[in-house]
Order: sequence, then structure tokens, then C-alpha cells
Amino acid sequence: MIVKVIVDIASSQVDKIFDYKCKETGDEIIGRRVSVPFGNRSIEGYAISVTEKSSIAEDKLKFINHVIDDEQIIPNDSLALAVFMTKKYHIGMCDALRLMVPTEIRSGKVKALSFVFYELCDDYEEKIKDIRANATKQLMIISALKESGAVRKTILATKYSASAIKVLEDKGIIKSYREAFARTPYDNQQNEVAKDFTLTKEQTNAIDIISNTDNRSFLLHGVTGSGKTEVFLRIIEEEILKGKTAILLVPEIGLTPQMLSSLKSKFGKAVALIHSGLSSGEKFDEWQRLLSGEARVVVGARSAIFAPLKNIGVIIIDEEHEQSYVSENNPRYDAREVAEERRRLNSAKLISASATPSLISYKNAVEGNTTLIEMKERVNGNPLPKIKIVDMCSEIRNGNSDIFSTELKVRLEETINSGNQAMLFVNRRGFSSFILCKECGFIAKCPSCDVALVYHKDDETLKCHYCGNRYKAINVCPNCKSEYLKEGAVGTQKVVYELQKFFPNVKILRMDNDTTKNKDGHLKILNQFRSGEAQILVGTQMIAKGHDFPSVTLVGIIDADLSLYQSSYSAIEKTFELITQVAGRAGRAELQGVVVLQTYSPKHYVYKFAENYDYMGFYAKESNLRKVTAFPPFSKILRILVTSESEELAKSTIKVYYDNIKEIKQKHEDDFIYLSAMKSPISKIQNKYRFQILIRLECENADNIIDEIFTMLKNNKTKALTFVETNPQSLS
DNA sequence: AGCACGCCGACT
DNA sequence: GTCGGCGTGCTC
Repeated sequence: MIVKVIVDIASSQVDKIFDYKCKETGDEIIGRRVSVPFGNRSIEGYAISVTEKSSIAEDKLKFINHVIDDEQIIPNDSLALAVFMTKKYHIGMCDALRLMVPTEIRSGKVKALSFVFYELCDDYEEKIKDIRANATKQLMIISALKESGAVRKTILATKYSASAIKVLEDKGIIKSYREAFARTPYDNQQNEVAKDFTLTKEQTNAIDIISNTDNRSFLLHGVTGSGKTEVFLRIIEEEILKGKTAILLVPEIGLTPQMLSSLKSKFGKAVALIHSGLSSGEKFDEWQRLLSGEARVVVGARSAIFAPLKNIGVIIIDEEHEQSYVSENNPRYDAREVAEERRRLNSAKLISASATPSLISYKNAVEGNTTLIEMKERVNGNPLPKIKIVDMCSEIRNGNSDIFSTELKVRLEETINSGNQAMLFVNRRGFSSFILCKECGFIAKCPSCDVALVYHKDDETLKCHYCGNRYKAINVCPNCKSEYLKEGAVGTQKVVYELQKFFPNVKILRMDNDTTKNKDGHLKILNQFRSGEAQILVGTQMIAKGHDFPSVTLVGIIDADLSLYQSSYSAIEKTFELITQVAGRAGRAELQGVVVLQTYSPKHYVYKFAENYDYMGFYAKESNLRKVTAFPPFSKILRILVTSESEELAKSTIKVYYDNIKEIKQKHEDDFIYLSAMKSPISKIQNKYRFQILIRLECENADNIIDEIFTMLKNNKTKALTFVETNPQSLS
């Protein structure tokens, strides 16, 4: 038999199928790892298929050393998924397969956890007579074991001497055995008790539609608090009862513990959790539980889409619009697209849910490619919080140059006095975005990256948010020695600093990348806030997601324009999402909430629509704009990024690509809306120069042209690293 | 990715 | 004469 093997080397040069001979195997080798001779060494590879004959000369073929796994670890649908990904994302087969076998499994360093126990032998009664009365320790061990059954070796060894244990073991009175234990994340967490809800009409309707339609994708558009989670749970339950499995994707961080608790209360041990925050041991065990079939529901961040489940009945993507479903580092992939393919391969259902669906998903639904389900009412019947738009320009005209408007200050005071809590949202960490010399215009920049350094007041440093390097903060301009330095736009630290001036006695918490570095950092801060230790929580994006805080009645958005004026075609969409999501934090319980949104461009249409929670209106307007300007979803953007420590190499590589693409363009002149090669806006990160090509294509033929471009890239041998991305969210 | 093969400079 | 520099090319 000939076995087709992908070698476990992530390099484009060996990104192809190698044929090996294997005497005694059939299909069962597929999806297992094998050890194979490669050159003059032995390496690991993945068996992906078998054939009778090879096109390689017989004398070149070698035999497989041995099969590593004693069962299939990559399900068949995942193998097909990997092939799909190589085409879609211009990545190697090895890169794709590695996503499906976690490092913990591949490294072989993590082992199943097991403990040694001691228990009495069945026939201990007879042998016990031989023990002398003065062997008190031995007798104590026996009575201890008699009382509590099996005892762990480590525990027994702390109480009794090793010699006494050994003697008993040698005499055949006690015996040891090993038992495996799964390391279960958040096992000590109290799970919510499953309640029997009366479903709302909308929930019942959603469940009906979904359960009565097989092999289909759905978009569940429901306002915050419309009870989407309950719909998920019922559908998962249905599929489980049919003997199928389920995947539930949630955005990175925050949401997992909450969702996990709901799932566990319903499905108990059948639920596994997969995300980057787990320890290696936990990851290993959760993955094994999924593979063995013990766990049949997986909840996790984007990588959970690769869980080793068979016979998938439903895949759910919660907060479907979230950017965290797109992996930023290589291999770059969009878990939502992968989910759709895995759904197709399993003839399963896919439910994408959001209060603010991404334009592309909503368009798909409107056009009938997926089934749109609307949920417009909140379960508790409460109104959504009122959004108040504050014009910061008129604040300045009225003599208030603070970062807080009068309205926000007054409301903060009211909120605190009434014993409630407030959240302030600033989408930038640090103190100020840059330091500028008013005399000579000097801006402190990172020597390794082409970006301004961010001033951090708490440790008096200038930090680079791209490479993480830190420098001492400056008081004088290093260039002209001027003392007149100006600070850039406000970050979370400055908000806390200014806030403390107005409310010296109020406890304020800050939550951003800097305060949540250590494990469970998020949870710690969120729990502190929930318990009422602080009255105000200041934070970035990450406070917008996740938990409900019943006593938060005020949410402030310090500078809503920040995300609006980013040079991305989706900046306005992101702003709408952000406002809706942040607003959802106010008044989740009985208390009516208020959102104060500060902006310098109050007339912008995004604020009008956001103010009224008018997703449909916003969708119509924004989608029309994209159509007119030919931006996604009405076109496809392809970005090719080349990075190298040598500026010359990066530049010349881009030139070669560009010339080749120009040739492709000549063949499909009508399909190209835009083509240009340039320095990346951030032209250097970590001493690597960055050049890029941006292409915008008409939708109809885009996939074919992208295929052609990928083939060209693949055939080009260059030492510079090449990344490809479609519809990039950021061009930096 | 590794490792061998291969063709040019300063050393016992 | 040869040890070793890393450029190029191959691995079923």
C-alpha cells in the first residue's frame, strides 16, 4: 500500500505530498501521525490518504518507520477542511494540519495525569495475622485503608513511612494501582442551576425554524438580552439527543466561563473547553476527551473550530461580528469561514448570532444564502439604555476643555451618589498616544518600528505597542531641549488620572492589556468590579464584552470617533458595533441605563443610527455606501504583505510580485478595481521592513483571480516572508 | 526545516 | 596542500 504523507515541517519547500510504502495497512492509517525516513533522518508526518500505486519511481520509495497514534486523531472532515484552508488562505498543508493537532499532543511532552493509589488486597484478612503486634505503623496503615478504601500514594506517604508501606506491599497485604484523572478547567466553578424558562415567542420561533431545517446556515439577529443563549442550548440538546456533537464558538476571553457554566449545567461532563488560556495539561485532557467521544460539546475561542469531533450536528458562532474570529498571526484564517466549510462537510447546521451582524453575514442572509431569524424583543421586556450624544466641540466652545463633558461629569456624580456603578470606555491603552515637542515637532518613535511611542504614566515609560520595547519617559525634548512637550490623544491611564481629580474618594479600576497580563487577570478585575469594590471601571474594548453588571447604570464613551476615523473600509461598521455593544453593558437588570457618547462629529450618520439602535437603517445606508464605492462585501480586497530585515529584499520581492500581478491584471482587466504596491503604513515592525500590495477585485471572478495570484506566489522562491489576507481589517 | 554537496580564502 | 565559509538544492 502507498501512504500519502505530509511531513511535519512548516516550510513551503516541503509543502507537498510524499509517498511511502507500508506493508500492512489500509484506510485505518488515515488521519494518524507516522514516523518516516526523510533524507537521512526520521521525522513525523501526517498520513492523509492511501493508494495502490505511486507515480514516484519504485526505487525512490521508502517504508514508513512506524505509526505513532493508535487511533485516528484527525477526523476525515478535518482532513478535507485542511485542504480547503490551504487553498483559501495560501498556507501549507502542514500549517493547516497543525491547527488540528494541538502542540500539547504533538510535542509528546504533556502526558495524561494519573495518580498511584494504595488499597487492601482481597485476601488481606488471612495475611494480617502474621503481622506482629508491635508493628504499629503497619497496623495503622491497614486500618486507615480499611476505613477510607483507596488512598493516594502521596497522601499515604506523608503520614506513614515508606518502609512500612513497602513491607505491607511485599507481604501482599496492600497493592498499588494507577488511575488517570482528567484536568478539567474551571472545575471548581459553581455552575448555574438549569432553570426551566418559559421561552418567549421569538425564542420558540427561532428554535422551530432551526430544528426543522437541516444542512443549513442561519443568522440569528437578536438584540442584547433577547435570549439567544437559551436558543443555543436547546438546539445543542436536540443534536446531542440525535447522537451528534456540537461546537460553540465565543470570542476570545471573557465570555467562556459564563457560557461554559450554562452548558455544564445542562450537559455536565459532555462539555469540553478549548482556549489559549488553559494550562497545557488542561488542553491535553480536554482534547483527549473530545477525541474519545466522552465530551460531545466543545465551547471555545476560534481554534475550537478544529476540535476532533465526529458527526457534528451544529456549529454556533456567538457574537459573529467579532474580529477575534480572524487569527492575526500565521496561519491566518477566519474561523467563521472555516466553520461554514466544516458545516458543509458534516451537512450540519451553522448558527451565527449577533446583535450587530457583520455586513457580509447580513448581506448573505438578505440574499437568501442563509436563513435570517430576527429577535427584536428583550426577554425581560426592559427598554434598551438611552444613548445621549454629546458634542465635544460645543463643550470646548462653552469653555470646557476637559476630556469629560459636563453631562458625563454630572451623570457620573449622580450615579455614584445613588450607589450605582459606571463604566467608561476608551479604546486606547496607556496615558497618551504620543509625545510631541511643541518647539521643533519632534515625536518620540520606536527605533525598531515605524510608530510613535505611547506614554505610560504608571511606570514613567514610553512603550512601543508593536514590539513591546520600553524606554524612559522624557521631560525635555531630546532634539531641541525644549520643555514644552504636548501629549497626544487620551488613553485609559489618563482617563483614570483625570477622573481621580474630579472624584478623589471614588475607587476606580482600570482594565486593559496592561492590567490583565497575568492569568485570570480579566476575571480578577471583573469580579472586583462586580462585588462593588469600585464604583467606576475604565477600560478598552475588553470591558465591552462579556459579563453583566447589574448595578451599572451609566456607560461613558470617551471618544467615539477614535474607531471611526481609522483608515479601514469597515471603520464605520466597527464603530456601530462598538457603540451597540458598549451600550449593552448599561442597565441589564431592572435599572434603566444611560449611555453618554462623546464625539467631535455628532452629525455623522453612524451616531444617528446607533442612537436609535437602528441596525436595519444602518445596514441599508452602509451597505449602499460600500456598493457605490465598491468595497467589501461588494468587492474583495487582497493584501499581500512581505516582510524582511533587509529593506532591499522586501522591496525587490514586492516588485516581482507586482509585475506578475500586472500580467494577471492584463488578462482580467475588468475585474481589477484597484492594484497598487507600496510601503506598508507602518513601514517597519521589530526591525522588519514591510511592503504590501493591495488589490481590489469585483466579486464574480475574484476567487479565480486570487487562485491565480496564489499559484504565482507559490511558484516564486523568495527568502522574504509573505503573508496574504483577504478583506483585511487593518492595513498596518 | 535540516543536511549534504560544492566551490573559493587563510591555515597546520 | 586542506579546513571550513555558507550558497544551492533535495528530501517519497
